[in-house]
Order: sequence, then C-alpha cells, then structure tokens
Amino acid sequence: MTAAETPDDPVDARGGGAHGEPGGGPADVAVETIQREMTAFARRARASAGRMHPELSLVSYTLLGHLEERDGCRATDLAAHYALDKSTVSRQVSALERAGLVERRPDPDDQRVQVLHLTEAGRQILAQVTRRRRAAFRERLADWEEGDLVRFAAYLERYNARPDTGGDEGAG
Amino acid sequence: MTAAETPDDPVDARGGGAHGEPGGGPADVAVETIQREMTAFARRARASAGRMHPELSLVSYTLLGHLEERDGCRATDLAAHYALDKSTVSRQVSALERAGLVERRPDPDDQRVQVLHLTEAGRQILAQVTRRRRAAFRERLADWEEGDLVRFAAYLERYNARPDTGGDEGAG
DNA sequence: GCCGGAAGTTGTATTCTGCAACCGGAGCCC
DNA sequence: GGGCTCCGGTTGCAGAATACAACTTCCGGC
Repeated sequence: MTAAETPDDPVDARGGGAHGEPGGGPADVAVETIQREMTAFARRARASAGRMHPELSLVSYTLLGHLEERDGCRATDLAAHYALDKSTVSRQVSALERAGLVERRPDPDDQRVQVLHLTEAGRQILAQVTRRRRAAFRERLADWEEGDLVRFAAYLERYNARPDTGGDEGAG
Repeated sequence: MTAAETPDDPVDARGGGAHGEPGGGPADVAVETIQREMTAFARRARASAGRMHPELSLVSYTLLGHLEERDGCRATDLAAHYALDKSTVSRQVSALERAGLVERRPDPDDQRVQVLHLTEAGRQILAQVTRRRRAAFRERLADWEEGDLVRFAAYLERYNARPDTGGDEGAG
C-alpha cells in the first residue's frame, strides 16, 4: 500500500481488477493516490504509536494536545472533533484525571459542563512525548526541502480543515 | 487539532508551554504542523472507517488491498509490512477466509508457508468498498484544483515511501 | 539425525470503542 | 410554576483489535 511498493501509476498499479473505473484525468489519479496513501498511513499509524510512548496512548496524547491547544475544552468538543463516542471520551478523561494529567473545572455558565484543563504534570508529559514524536518526524522529513515541507503541511491542514461529514473523509 | 481551529502559527499557537523549543524556521513550523495534522488525521481515520464500510474493517480492507496489489503474499509479509503481530494477522486472515474473501494456497517450495490470495468474492467486496471510499475522498477533495491534488498526492507518496523505521513515523 | 530459526496457531489478557440506558441541569412553551 | 425536550456526562455491557508467549510443524545447516 505504501508508495515504495507501487512507485508507478497509482491507479493502474493496483491490478486494475477492482480499481479500473476512475476516469483517468490527473485529478482522478491524484484522488486515487491520496485515498490510498492516506489509508496506508492511517493503517500504520496506530501500529507504531504504542511502541514509542506506551505511557500515553495515541488517543490520550491527541486529547492532551487538543487541550493544550485550546487551553481547555469540554468533553463533548473532544468527542465531536475526533469522531469518538462520548462514552469513550468520558473514560479516557477519567483515566487522564486519575493519572493527574488533566483536571475538571465546572463551567460557571452551565452546571452540566466541565471544562477540562491540563495540569502541570499533564503539560510535562505532553511536552516529553511531543519532543519524541517531533524528533521522529523531523528525522523522517530530514531530506525534504523547506518549501516542500511548508506546502505539504499546508495541504494537510487544508485537508483536515473540513469538519466531519459523517462519511469517511478522515478515512484512511 | 484541525487547521480550521489553529489557522495561525502551528508552533506558537499551542500555547508555548510544552512546545517552545523547535527552533522556529519555516521548516520547523512545517514539521510541527505535519506531525500534528498527520496525527489528527490518523485519529479520525479509524473512527469513520467503521461507519462507512462496517463489513470490512480498516485493517481487513488494507490487507485485502495489499493482497490484490501483490497478487498474493504470505501472512508474515503482511505482519511485517503493517507492523502487526503475526497472531493478529493470523486471526484477521482466518476471519477473511471464513468470510470467503481470501483463500490459502500451500507454497510448494516451503510447507510452512501459505500464500494468501483474494477470492472472487474478496475482489468484489474490495472493489465495492474501494468505490465507496474513493467517492468519499473525491467529494472531500472536490473543490481542490487539479495541480494541488497532484502535488498533495505526490507529497503523501513521498512521505509514505519510507520504510518503517521502528519509530513512530506513521505516527498519528 | 540434531538444533536453531521461521511460519502459523492458539490461549490469555488488555485496551479501545460503541451502543443503550440513565442522571441531572438547561431551555422553552404554556 | 409545570412539564417536555435537549444536552453533557457516566456507567453497564459487549465486541473487536492487539500484543505476548507458548506450542507445532517444517526448513536448513552442521
């Protein structure tokens, strides 16, 4: 699934059998490639994440990152943003709270809501894991030109910018 | 985590606290963004995959795709390629075989090996799911210019082209 | 022929996740 | 105020995905 395995035409490389009909313009080819590569990426992602920082699951890391980014938010926001069930988020947050990485603050405007915030410990763990992850990425992207990095980042942002339509957009 | 939420500087936007040290050049910023967006993407990927084609999990879909691409391969190859434990692959393959989507053929050269192949049913299911996924991607990327699609696809291929370093490259 | 290694399978435990039911507060209409 | 509905969150329950380790069978080298 990885480019290394099908460095040639991303559409026809798949053997045609099941993948024959995508028109054929450059845009079609590109879309096909994007869907395939995003899928490949997503598949491998989780596999290696656990090995690198077992102390913080991928989900936990992501949630903590979100909390830092937003400087606190509600559990429901997290659920909606990551297309997770609210119960899943609830449990994750409980675990993070037990671990002392996040704290819940009541929302003065709405008694139902609890605003989640990183604790200092959470901030430190997050920073540590982030350093490690960033180092891995940096190494992987070491031979890229700056211009390509910037453009790639922009495309990813643009792709991810769209809200969850309920379909498979994230879709990998 | 999505661009829509932090359209500004991806490094400093995170609040500084835990993310202060990445130099600051455009390349650093881009790497930070890529790691963040890839992570976000991967997180959402699995979430939506199940909703789109419940009959074929993301892993199964990927494995089938690999089989079609390679026109058959060993279970061990799948495990190594996707950084999955061989036991996991074994069970996945068992399920796919029970479902009639793949078949095992003994390797004449090595009795230990079983070469996995798609069945016609497997090919059809794969084609169907692929169509659906492709449609979703196409819709999501509908308003992109052709040039951007092509460049984005190229970047993804380049990123994924690297072999698994054992780190967290897939990362998200 | 014997031993180490590779391919797969199976037992066991863990983790993640979703769905459904439920609780309590908020908002709204009468 | 009373009642209805919606929303944020929690908990019970069940299923799926995985990893790790022990075991079986087969291949190769010595």
